[in-house]
Amino acid sequence: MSTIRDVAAEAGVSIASVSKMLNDPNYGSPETRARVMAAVKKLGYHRNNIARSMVKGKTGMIALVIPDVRNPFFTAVARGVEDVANKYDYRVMLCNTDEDPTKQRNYIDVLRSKIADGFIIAVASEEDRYLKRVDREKLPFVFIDRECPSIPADAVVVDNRDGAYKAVSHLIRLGHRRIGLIAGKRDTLTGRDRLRGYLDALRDDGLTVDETLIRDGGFTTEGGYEAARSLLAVGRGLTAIFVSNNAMTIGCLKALAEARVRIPDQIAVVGFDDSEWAEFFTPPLTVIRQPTYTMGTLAGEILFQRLEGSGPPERKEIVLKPELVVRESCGAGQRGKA
Amino acid sequence: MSTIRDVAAEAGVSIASVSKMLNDPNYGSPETRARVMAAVKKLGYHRNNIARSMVKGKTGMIALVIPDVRNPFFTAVARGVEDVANKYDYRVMLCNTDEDPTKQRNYIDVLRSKIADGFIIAVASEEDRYLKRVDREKLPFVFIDRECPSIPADAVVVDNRDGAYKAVSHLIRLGHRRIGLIAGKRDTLTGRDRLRGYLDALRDDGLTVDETLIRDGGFTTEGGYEAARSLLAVGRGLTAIFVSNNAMTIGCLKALAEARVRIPDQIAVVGFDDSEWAEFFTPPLTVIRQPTYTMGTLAGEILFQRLEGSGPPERKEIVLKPELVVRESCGAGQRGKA
DNA sequence: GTGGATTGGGAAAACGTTTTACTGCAATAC
DNA sequence: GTATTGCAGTAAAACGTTTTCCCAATCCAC
Repeated sequence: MSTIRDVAAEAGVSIASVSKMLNDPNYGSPETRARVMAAVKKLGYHRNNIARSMVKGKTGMIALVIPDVRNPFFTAVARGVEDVANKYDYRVMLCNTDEDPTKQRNYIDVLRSKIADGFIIAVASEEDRYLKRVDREKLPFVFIDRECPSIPADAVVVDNRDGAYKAVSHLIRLGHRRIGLIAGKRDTLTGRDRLRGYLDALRDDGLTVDETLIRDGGFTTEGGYEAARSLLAVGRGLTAIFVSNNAMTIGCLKALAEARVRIPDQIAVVGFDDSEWAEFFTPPLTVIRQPTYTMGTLAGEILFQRLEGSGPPERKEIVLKPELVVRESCGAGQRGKA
Repeated sequence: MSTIRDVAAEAGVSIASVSKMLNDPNYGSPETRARVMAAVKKLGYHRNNIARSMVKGKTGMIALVIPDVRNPFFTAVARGVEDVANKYDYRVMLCNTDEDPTKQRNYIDVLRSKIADGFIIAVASEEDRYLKRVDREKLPFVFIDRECPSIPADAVVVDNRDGAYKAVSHLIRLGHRRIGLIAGKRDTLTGRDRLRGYLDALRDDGLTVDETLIRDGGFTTEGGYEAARSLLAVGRGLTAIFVSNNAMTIGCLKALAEARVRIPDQIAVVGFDDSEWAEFFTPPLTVIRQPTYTMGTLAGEILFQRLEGSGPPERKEIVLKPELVVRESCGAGQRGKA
């Protein structure tokens, strides 16, 4: 591998000149520039970015720390992050934690050793004592999707309560009175907020909350399946179900299909999280759509503002509103968006 | 940010000693070691990995260059790659090319500048003159999913012809005689191989190929939709369709649903690529499943063998066999796997 | 023609590690 | 008692850039 030193020797100039010409298109006389460029081409020289990073104190890399890129939500986020990174001529490193605090801690350790200039993180646990210790001045980071209440860092999140509220009020508006809920994990803010949205919507419309219509599905497909079966078994007078995430929606749909329940005639369904295939299910799914890709780009933009030192000194929190996408599983027909 | 120099000063030893103690748990006397560790803790020292990379000539990073992580196929591959990278204490950098040769070229340029120790790539174009120029001795790479015939690098691919062959023979075995094909892009090896599998299966069973039953869908959802509509319109006697990838399958399903065609009674469907939701469609989809995650881990293992200098000097090519997953859309009922 | 600004070019320091070669010193082997 | 080995510890080189400071030459304005 040839170095800048080789190029300088080949062209008969100093390494300083080579460096300057490579970085500043206006530097140097046409003749020397030509000689240098010829040498670069002849030797097949490529700048060593590691050396450059060392002197610049910047790596040109950010990290994205998420539970699992296979979750379509995070897949889209990842793509958003990479696209804005590209815009700023940055690279992105992918870190899956599997919701495991130890894995997350290991990755944060790696990041602290100056391997990236900053990171975007969807925390595995809301209480991370280790994360609390990273100095945001030296290694900026921004929360995405989930926040740590005790750490005042920038954040891009979605209003989960509002999403659930929209879904449930929509069902109420369609005449449903006994609406089941397949809830997520109660130990996550996301799960609690979506539960709260459900409760608030019911109360605001003067409906009483029936605890027997609420089931925990743990955010997993199997959990959603079991919860739906249970609702079917004991939920008397049930005419609709709101499911708190995409995995559980799949499980719920499976249970309804097995029980030969027709959607939406017998039971209407609204899910949280849109996906590529939701539109093509029979019937097409009515869902709450989160602006996933946009969340990624916004988080990226905030991070790059920090890296450039521009932007306000105070903490920035962006709360995005999810959107109700009306298709057919709610029984509203194709009346467009609400 | 404190450096090893600060630690050495604080502990009253040389920087060489600090370095050795940090890297070799057996080095040094217990007393000095204690002093050094105390200094590390007191100063909150973290090793600067950039500096380390420079002297070691290794970055501890590999890159994954793929068209788009949002394609579930590549999502799973990415996860496989990261998991094995972790095993070798490596990090992975994500590079989406959007099938754009220019983007791919830019990323390769970045990689050539010693930012990663090697990479795994699903090429945007089979003929990449630029890729041909990267020296595999200096910067090892392995192909995944797609190969460049002109570049003799390691590769992990799937036997696409075999997959299509299995799908189509399965339909023939079920009694279908007029089987439609929604083909992929002919300018990709993948697309051509799947077409070949379709043709071979037909011929091997003594059926004649009817060109009017073959449509191009360009590997996109819209393309699959249009292709299916066209087949429905002019494909006389059509009783089954084989669709060459997941996106086109979604489009095909939409077209069939709109035309009120019952699956599998009126038309049986087999798709290429399994997914999380294929099982939960009504009817559940019969598909050809590719070992996506495994492809990622295998490609990773090969790459790390190269990086370690172990493994055979000759080119390594792994060809995985896809698997037929029989559900209900083919009309075979739940008879298990073939 | 002189003073001041601009420009091409170079020497050397700096970035923060690891590694090599070396010095003592203590323990071991004969 | 001497030669040998092994270990703790150090100084300094090396990794490949960018950047600062400097010199010399050219250009321009007056």
